[in-house]
Amino acid sequence: MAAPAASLLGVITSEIRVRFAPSPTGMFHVGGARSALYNWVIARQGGGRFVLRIEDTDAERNRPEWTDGILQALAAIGIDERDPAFEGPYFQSHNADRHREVAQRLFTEGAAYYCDCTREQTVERTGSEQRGYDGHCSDRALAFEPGRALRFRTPREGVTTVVDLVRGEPAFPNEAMEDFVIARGDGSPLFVLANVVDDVDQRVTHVVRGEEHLSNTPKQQLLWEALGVTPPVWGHLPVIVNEKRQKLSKRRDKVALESYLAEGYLPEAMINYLMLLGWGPKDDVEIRPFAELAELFRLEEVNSSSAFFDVKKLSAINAEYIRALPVEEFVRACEPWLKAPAAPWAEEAFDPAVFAEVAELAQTRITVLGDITKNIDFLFLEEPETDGTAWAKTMGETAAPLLADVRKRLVETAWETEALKEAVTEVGTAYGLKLGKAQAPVRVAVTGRTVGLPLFESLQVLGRERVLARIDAALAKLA
RNA sequence: GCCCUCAUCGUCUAGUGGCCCAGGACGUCGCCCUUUCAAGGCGGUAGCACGGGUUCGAAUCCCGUUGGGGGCACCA
Repeated sequence: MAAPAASLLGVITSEIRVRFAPSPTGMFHVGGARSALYNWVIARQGGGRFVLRIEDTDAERNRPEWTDGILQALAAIGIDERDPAFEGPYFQSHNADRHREVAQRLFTEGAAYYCDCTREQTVERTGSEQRGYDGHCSDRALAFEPGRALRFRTPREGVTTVVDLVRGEPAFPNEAMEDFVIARGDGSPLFVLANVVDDVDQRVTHVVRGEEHLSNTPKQQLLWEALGVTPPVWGHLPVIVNEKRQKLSKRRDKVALESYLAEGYLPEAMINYLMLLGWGPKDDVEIRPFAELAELFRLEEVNSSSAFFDVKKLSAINAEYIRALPVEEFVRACEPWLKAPAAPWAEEAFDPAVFAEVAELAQTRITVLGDITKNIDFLFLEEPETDGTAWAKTMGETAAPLLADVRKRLVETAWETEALKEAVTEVGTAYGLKLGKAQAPVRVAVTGRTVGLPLFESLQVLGRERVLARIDAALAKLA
């Protein structure tokens, strides 16, 4: 690949090392998926590496199956741990000793101090719940004792400016920054510290993550500087929001990548959509292979305003990807939904050959692969699942005689779509009905619905015997 | 409350002082095609939040207002 990422390099002259550091939660957030994708693209554009680190400092987060989940989700969107650009996973929890060591060093150098204030005490002194720590222990020269937290000494004046590829150079007044805690009373390191120490040790050059981390950034940058290392290039991506413009949350919104995949959104479509959330190619061509998007993508072109996760657009893209699939691939892609428990029919009732015959007809009619079953269920169910409204709408007074006449014709017509069409057309004409109207009762009798695959092809595949039986059943019901 | 930040059609975006009485895509509406539903084709709808500057000229630059978002833990 050429060197389109040159502008990303900035002051960095060594190898680009972009780190992606999710905290395990048992599901993979679509926002995390977007960050991962952007990180992946940046790493590969610069011929660098994508460094995965699992932020499992919390004991509850330290679950192997959750790490597997992250690896699987990444693999699903094309970020494969076997790729040479992939490095890791590293585990934050494995570096605890190093974190403590650095905390100690910061104390020794005077960059941090111990503090025995309780939350209540500082609130009482400052007279405010909202104001942060007041620096009370800053000059008390306390030594470590269990129960005493280690606080980082922040500058009292000046500003800390962060160089951010998507947001410019946000500046944070130091006076508004409290002396924050970097190690707990039991000596264990906090996230801010652990995160920076690992980034430094892992020679990370680019930190690209969600905007929610922006306020933490000046603190982290101060830590980098205190450790004598040039801070990385930052990039804070706009948050992904719901229709109410709130950050997508696990509680209220559907955010798990896995759940979209499970519904039948194709990974390629998901990747394509995610790349477009907050950024667009200059030539206006939105739907295109990942390789092209990866080549065109520029972190500095990412929008800085929040982006709505629009399932409608995702669906449109997905439908387009589905249609673009060669039929054989489409058939293969549908497999997971064609057997139990996803499928409504008995396992042995399913006939791949029958499905193959109608696959192409179904392909243009579904938005997500999971929709496939309701398009073809009538072929494999003993009885079609009849929709009440559909029945009420189509089974009027003429339905019974018309169905009876159709049945008579179907007993003898050649079992082939054109002939079937002709038969129904002619019966319809006798009733003064156009084919559009005449086919409706037949469709409902045979498939259970008013909408679906082309009727005559469906009848042909179903076979004379079963079609006649279903018409008889409808007739009986109408009598 | 404090800090940061954002603002182009309903949505995602193109646009970095004249090429823009703003382009594309999704949505939506209409028409065509049509055995239903899709798909496909054609067409329409709709936006630079507001107010001040700067400039010959502003969606683009500056200031303010309003509105939105994120963050303010001995969580990650």
